[in-house]
Amino acid sequence: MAVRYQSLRGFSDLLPGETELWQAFETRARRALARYGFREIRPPHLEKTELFTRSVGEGTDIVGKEMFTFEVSGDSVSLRPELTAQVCRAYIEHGLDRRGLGRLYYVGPAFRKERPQKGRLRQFHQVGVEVFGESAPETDVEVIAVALETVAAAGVEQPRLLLNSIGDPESRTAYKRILVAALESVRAQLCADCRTRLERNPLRVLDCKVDHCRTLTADAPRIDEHLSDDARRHFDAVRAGLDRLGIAYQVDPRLVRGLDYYVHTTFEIQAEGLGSQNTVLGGGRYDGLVAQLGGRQVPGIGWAAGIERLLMAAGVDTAESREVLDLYLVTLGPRAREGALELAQKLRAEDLRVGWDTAGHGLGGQMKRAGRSGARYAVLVGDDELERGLVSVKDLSSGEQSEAPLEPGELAVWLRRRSEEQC
RNA sequence: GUGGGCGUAGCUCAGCGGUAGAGUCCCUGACUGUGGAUCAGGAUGUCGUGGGUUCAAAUCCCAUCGCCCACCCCA
Repeated sequence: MAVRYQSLRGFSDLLPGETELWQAFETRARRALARYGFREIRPPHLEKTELFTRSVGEGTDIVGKEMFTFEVSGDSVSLRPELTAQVCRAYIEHGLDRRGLGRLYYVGPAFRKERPQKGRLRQFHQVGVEVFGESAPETDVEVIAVALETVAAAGVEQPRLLLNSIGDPESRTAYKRILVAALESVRAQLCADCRTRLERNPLRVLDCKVDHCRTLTADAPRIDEHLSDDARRHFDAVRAGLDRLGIAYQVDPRLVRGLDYYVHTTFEIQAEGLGSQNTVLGGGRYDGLVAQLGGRQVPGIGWAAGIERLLMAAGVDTAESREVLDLYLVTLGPRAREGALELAQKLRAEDLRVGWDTAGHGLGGQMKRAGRSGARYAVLVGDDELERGLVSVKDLSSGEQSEAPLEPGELAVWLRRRSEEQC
């Protein structure tokens, strides 16, 4: 382990075995997203810092202390700590509203300078969606539905959907005042963190984990009792829609998102087995954001999920035993050995994944390598086979052996037919 | 950012002042007509890094880097 260089704290390598799991997840997730009409967008990793401070919020921890920020030609730039602001920027910049591109998704890394922990890296990966220009509650329902499908695509069992409404900006501001006033009497007894939250982001006092604080705030006024009529109607319609689709959820009046731009519907999906980082997906509506960033008054809603967390929650181990080659070529005798390079190439031209022993070990050694290579079949070529125009094909998991044509095109057909028979 | 645990072979880990170990993996052979078994041989480490204490440090002390866990925050 005395390695001269190691990756930076909180930055990690994804190795073969894991990459295949990620690819499989991404393929399933993209399919699900496509079914809802989402198209992929890939914003750059670096962006002007101001975009994030404006959108995520000056007072949030993400902006306050977790961004990787530096200077480029006199501009303050940052590695993106999340993608929503960027997608909004791109939406405005390229006039995507006029091109009918209102449903967008992304897959990629984000960066936050936090202390690493299980399910929390400094470079982590998110898959997320943004919908622009749709304000109806049905949209909220669809966005939540596709969120659940994405979580399912990772193989997470028994996800828990938590739902809340934090109202429109007016009811939210009004509620904040009511909440602060109500907690004034117990202020001194709250934990230190909650006392600062009371100043900076009072809603967050409600989801403090300290038991003592929870008891103190148990009877605090609830946001769902202070929604405007519009907000109330919207939330009821979202719930009705979820009910109609048979989607189970739990209303949690204490569910508050940490980013400033959220309004109305907020939601979160939690999974078991992740310790304290059990939130696997989070999102909500952000109707004012596009306008705030200089665009027209366009409603928006979206969510983001942590891919590392999703895969961890699904509890799939690295796919070590995965089949990575279709066949391993085993040669016997100098004639077959000489033809191996060319034969392998011809088989690859038939779109087969082929391995062979370039080092030229004996039969035993080659079979050993065939077994380890993760190939489905060992294809044996010797003098005998060459003469008869045949190869011996051994199924490496069952041990069954049979003969097949030597000619690459015919062999490819033979192997495919055989694989299908067995599936 | 705060608190705690841990860094020894590619991997999992034992050793905890006195010559660096096990299992596994890897390599070679038995093996030029058959791999996963068995047998025989072999390779591998600045004991995370830097400093200190000591006749002697993987072992004790300090610092530092990284990992893990909790807080915080969030996906």
